[in-house]
Amino acid sequence: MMETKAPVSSAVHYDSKEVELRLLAFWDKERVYKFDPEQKGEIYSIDTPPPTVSGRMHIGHAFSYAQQDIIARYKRLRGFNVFYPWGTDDNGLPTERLVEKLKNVKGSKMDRQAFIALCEQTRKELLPDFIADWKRIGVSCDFSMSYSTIDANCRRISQWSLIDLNKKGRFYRKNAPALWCPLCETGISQMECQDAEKPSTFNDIVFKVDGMELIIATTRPELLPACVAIFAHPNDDRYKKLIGKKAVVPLFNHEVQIYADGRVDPSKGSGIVMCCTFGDQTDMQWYLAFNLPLKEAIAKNGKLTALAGKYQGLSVHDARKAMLADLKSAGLLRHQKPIQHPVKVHERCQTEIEIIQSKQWFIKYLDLKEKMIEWGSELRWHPDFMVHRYNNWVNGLQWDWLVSRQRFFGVPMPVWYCKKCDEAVLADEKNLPVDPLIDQPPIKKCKCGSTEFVPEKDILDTWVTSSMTPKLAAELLPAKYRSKVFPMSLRPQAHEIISFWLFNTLFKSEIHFNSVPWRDVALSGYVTDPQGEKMSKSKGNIVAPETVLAKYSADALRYWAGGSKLGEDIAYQEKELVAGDRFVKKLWNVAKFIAPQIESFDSKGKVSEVLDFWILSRLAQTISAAAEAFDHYEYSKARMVIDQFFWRDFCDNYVELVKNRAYEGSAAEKLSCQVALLACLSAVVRLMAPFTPFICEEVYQLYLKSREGVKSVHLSGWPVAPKVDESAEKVGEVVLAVLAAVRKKKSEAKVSMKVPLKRLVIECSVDISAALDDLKATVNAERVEIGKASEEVVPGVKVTAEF
RNA sequence: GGACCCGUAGUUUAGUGGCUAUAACGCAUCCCUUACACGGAUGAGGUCGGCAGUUCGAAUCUGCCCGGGUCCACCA
Repeated sequence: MMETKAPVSSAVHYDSKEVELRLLAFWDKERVYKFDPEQKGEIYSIDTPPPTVSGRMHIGHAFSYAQQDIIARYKRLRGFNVFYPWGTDDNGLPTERLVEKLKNVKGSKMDRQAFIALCEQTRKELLPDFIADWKRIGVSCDFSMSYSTIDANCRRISQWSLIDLNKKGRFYRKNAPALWCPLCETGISQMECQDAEKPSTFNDIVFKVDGMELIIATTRPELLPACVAIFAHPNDDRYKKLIGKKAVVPLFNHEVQIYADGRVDPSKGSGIVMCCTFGDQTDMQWYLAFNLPLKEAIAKNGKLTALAGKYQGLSVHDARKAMLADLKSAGLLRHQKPIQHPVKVHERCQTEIEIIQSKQWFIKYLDLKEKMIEWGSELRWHPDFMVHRYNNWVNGLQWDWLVSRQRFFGVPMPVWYCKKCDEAVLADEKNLPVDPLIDQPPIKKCKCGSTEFVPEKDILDTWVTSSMTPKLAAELLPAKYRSKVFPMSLRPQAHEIISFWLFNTLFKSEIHFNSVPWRDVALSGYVTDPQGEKMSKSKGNIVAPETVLAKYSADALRYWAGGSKLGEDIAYQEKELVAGDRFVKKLWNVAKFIAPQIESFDSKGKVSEVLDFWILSRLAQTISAAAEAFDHYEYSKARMVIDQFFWRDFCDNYVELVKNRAYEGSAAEKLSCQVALLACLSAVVRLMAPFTPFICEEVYQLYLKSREGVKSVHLSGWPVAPKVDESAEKVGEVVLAVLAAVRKKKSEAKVSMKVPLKRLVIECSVDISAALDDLKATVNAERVEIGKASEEVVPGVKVTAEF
């Protein structure tokens, strides 16, 4: 660290910018957060969420990473050997989309290798700036231990995961209907779907049955060419007589059978429905249950196929318009009713999803629902009700996990196919990672005798890699230490990705390692704007962390983040940042008062005065209450009790009460409060270090380091609680009540607090004589006596104060 | 439609059966007291969403209702 300035000559005002940047450099240089597996202390390992390299850190990141860092710093102070590695998520669709945007290219129109190279290059360009944002808010990861989800080791582990799943009979390839994003042109999984409320229209369209009109309502007329059947409810009297007959599809004139099935809702639309391959999941169920033919009207790029005849090549949207126009002019469109309905969209691009048949790789897990619920119950959830979200998701699972992606930049599928019989050949474990486009398959000859293989071009869903983060983190260490950090102690993450990241990681860990991946899960909420609206670019209510940091300190930002409970969303409120900065200044100022008091005194000195015993007793309670809260991940509660002690007991009252003694007292009287002042300051900087690491470090460096000899407050250990002294506490309570009463008198008289009192009489059952000197000086009374008094200020305490 | 969370001063919030319901911001009045005016002291402000019940006693427990939110499902 740069030479610290002498305490006395330090700036009157605290310059957070200067201090924070200086301390960041100091922590870096001194490797304060370096993880050493050989160091003593029980390991506490954190499965850090690897953020996606996409532009910059947003306020939600700042919020949740600050929260997890508060936990990490607390554990470090408690003497745990904290394994807190860093990672970035930079493979697959998010990175591709970012690169396409930044470099103005289209992955599908470029040479594959060139596009991958461009992605790699862009990632490297962005990374240093990207990480700097996290460092700036004081994230105490060991950044020398980081993975990138596209690096060779991560590719190896992802591919190994599939090979292991394959061994366990959970990896399969199937030509089946699957969720498909026509914009990204890839199959996707259920977890990547989102619901979007979109306007649509119920169109009453005329089919013909035996020459008679049959009106069917549909929102998707463009699927008419893919219509393969018609369904009505078996008990629906309106349509009973039609069951078993054939209907003619308008515009396309092919015949389809009319069936009865209980899945039809008679009250919806016309109560009779056309089944197309595929309009929705019910269509898919009917397709399977009734063995219906497959008619593909929509191609993988979202355009209509040759099956659509003259509509071929139109987009879904355009085809819908064109067909409706044609139906109308043919008199086959009877009625249109506008509706709002939810549509599945791809969460990355908001494109409406289609169900399209294709050959894809899946991970089989639908058979494991019961097990999954059991695994979920083995975790300690914070807050505990979040387990419901998990259970709800598991119970609602309907698809196996589709993991192949028809994209370019990501972890390659470690698979080749026999050119002749299409048998899949998986890579050999010992050759990983592989790229089938470059590397050769592990066998020379297929079972069928063919020696020619074609590489799989698809890549893996990013979640295949992300779901391995505990393993990715552990493998940053030499092999002999890996079992020490797994299962990990904590997974901190946002609650909205329980169904993605948490679920997948838990599943994989149980299947691969037969173990939970972590013991504790801490779910953070997200940041809303001051009105409680979710922040989003489209609403224009985004608050950028750099804007906040331009105005407030990183300590203030963390103080704000530390004020919310786990799992609770928080509104961005400037006043919380103001409060954070106020705390920083207060600590700075009180430290400046204490500094000369503790500059030199016998460190073996003892406390002898009752009020000093009182504050130490309060400190002791604060330390244990804070620890209790922290141990349950209730850091906001910890912050509250520390704040209350520091502000009310210590600054507003104790310091005022002992000031006179500190300046004017006898050597023994001075020594007593010096010992207490030092103990309090030394404890407060440790207690608050998880929240406001910068100011606490600065105060520690300036005033405490030379006494204590540890290089950083963050390595200095949790404060040791002094003895609780109940009789001193009783005295303290009375003294505080009297002090408040006198202050009130003076306020009512509208005079300065230093205006002298002629006489102060106190009546109470507690013997407070030992505190009278301090009290007398603080209220500036000429005489203080114990005796009959007139005014009850709190139960059992009466006071008479005369000017 | 299913599940879950939340509703306490103007705002944010503490408080899971018991003293007169917390605190911060804001507001009002006063005070330049040698750590801090980037501060301090004092004060005003709440029928704890509503109704009913359990209980000696309910912000707290139960039921119903109202309001806000999230996740999941619904996509004809």
